[in-house]
Amino acid sequence: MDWPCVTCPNRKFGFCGALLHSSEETPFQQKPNWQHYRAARPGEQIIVRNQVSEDVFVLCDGWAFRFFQLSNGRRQILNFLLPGDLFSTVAVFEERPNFSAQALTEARLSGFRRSEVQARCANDPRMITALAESCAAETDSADGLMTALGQRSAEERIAYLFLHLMQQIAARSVIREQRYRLPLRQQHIADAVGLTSVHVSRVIGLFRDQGLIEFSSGVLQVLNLPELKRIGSLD
Amino acid sequence: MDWPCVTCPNRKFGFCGALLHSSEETPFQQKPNWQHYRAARPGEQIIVRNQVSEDVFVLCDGWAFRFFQLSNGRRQILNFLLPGDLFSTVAVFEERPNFSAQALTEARLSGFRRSEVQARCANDPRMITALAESCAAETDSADGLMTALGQRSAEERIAYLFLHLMQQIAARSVIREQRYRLPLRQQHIADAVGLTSVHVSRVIGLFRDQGLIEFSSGVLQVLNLPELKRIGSLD
DNA sequence: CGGCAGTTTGATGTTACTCAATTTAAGTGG
DNA sequence: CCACTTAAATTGAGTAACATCAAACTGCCG
Repeated sequence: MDWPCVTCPNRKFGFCGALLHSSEETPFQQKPNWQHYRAARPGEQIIVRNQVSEDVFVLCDGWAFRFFQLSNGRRQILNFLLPGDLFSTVAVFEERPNFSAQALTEARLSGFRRSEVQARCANDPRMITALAESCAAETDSADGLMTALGQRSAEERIAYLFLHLMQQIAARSVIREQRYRLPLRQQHIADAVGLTSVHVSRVIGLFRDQGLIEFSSGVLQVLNLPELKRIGSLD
Repeated sequence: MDWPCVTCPNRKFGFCGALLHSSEETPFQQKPNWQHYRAARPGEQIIVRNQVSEDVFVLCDGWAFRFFQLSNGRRQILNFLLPGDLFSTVAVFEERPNFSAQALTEARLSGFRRSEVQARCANDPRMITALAESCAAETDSADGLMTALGQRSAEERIAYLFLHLMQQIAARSVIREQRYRLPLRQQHIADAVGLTSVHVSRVIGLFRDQGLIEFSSGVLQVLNLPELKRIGSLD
């Protein structure tokens, strides 16, 4: 396995950048001993609810998601993680998470010893800034999904999810011709917006018939963005 | 209007305590000039989405809630606030909130100048700890409500909300005979769990018929806690 | 070519919404 | 203390949205 660089490949992004810059004593070419890498296969469990972990994870490459598993087999996907994302801000302060997380695609993670991260928070104001940003983004995202789940129809929720993911992707890379790589099965969409995968299929089919979007084999092609926004925006 | 004490009456609770202890130079008997009080009537808007504010608010007395207003008149209640609660951790770092908040009952607030709060974060590790706790509690609460909204039936969601509020109340005061003051209209419950108030009324009526709970004029009396938990717990 | 996971489609069932009327509770002024 | 007013809660009937069950179809990989 080859890593693109010794430290976190996404150090340009918020949290990872602050964390690594906070250790001035460690040159970028050396990986400090309180950091380690880990790869994960699609579907592999990364965080298990209630299971204590010494480490805080940042997603370096691939997609992952946080979720809450119910005993009846159903699960709620709480949010999707893209490269550079922290596996929840709370994980920095709580060793026993109240959620689970798993990889969606082949993924690479950076694990940081929690005690080290906390120590750096106390010393480096940039860490606080980065964590605050992460916290704010998570809260906004959670508030939005909650509103969609509680107040909007199936079509609106699915459109909302697409728009939200498109934003996350666009914040990280240049988009050409309104094509987005979304490595999701319809079941993932269903688990995120609180519908059955059957109904998700129907709604996506409807969108397709209306010339709104095309979604297959992990690529979302937006054909009528204004209309998608009209349906999916929270306002 | 008389305030129970000069500084925040709930300084024993997390955030407020850390904030006020962080200013060693100010004796408790004096109110520092970067803090002010405010009262709010039931239904009064405290935070307006997208409207910049210099202050960070803590609820001192009464109930309030955060919500997201949609243009079609519907709204999602994101969470309820009880005395001692911060009006969202993100408000400490972002001056332009992406949510609104209003008082549910007669309420008293403590407003703190954001710049002062941030400065104290940089200097006092206890502030970070308090904010981290607040952030963690908010995230857990949001994850739970999201799971309830996405994956559970009307009965389960309402039972979940009751249990969750009972926990919040129990964390602040001693409960006798399973009686809880919940100053909510059924419309608030509906807006929180994503149902119509008509359906909330039906479900509560059902619960009443089953001898599960009694809920009227702002008091919840739990008659069969194990059964309520069986229905409403996320597990 | 066969097997498998994921998607699509159809038929039917259930949950929760809508609309509208009625009842209850909580004031308010005489 | 009693009419009157108003907001909230309850009840009923009809409907829409989404779930469930099951079968057929598609694309992919060995």
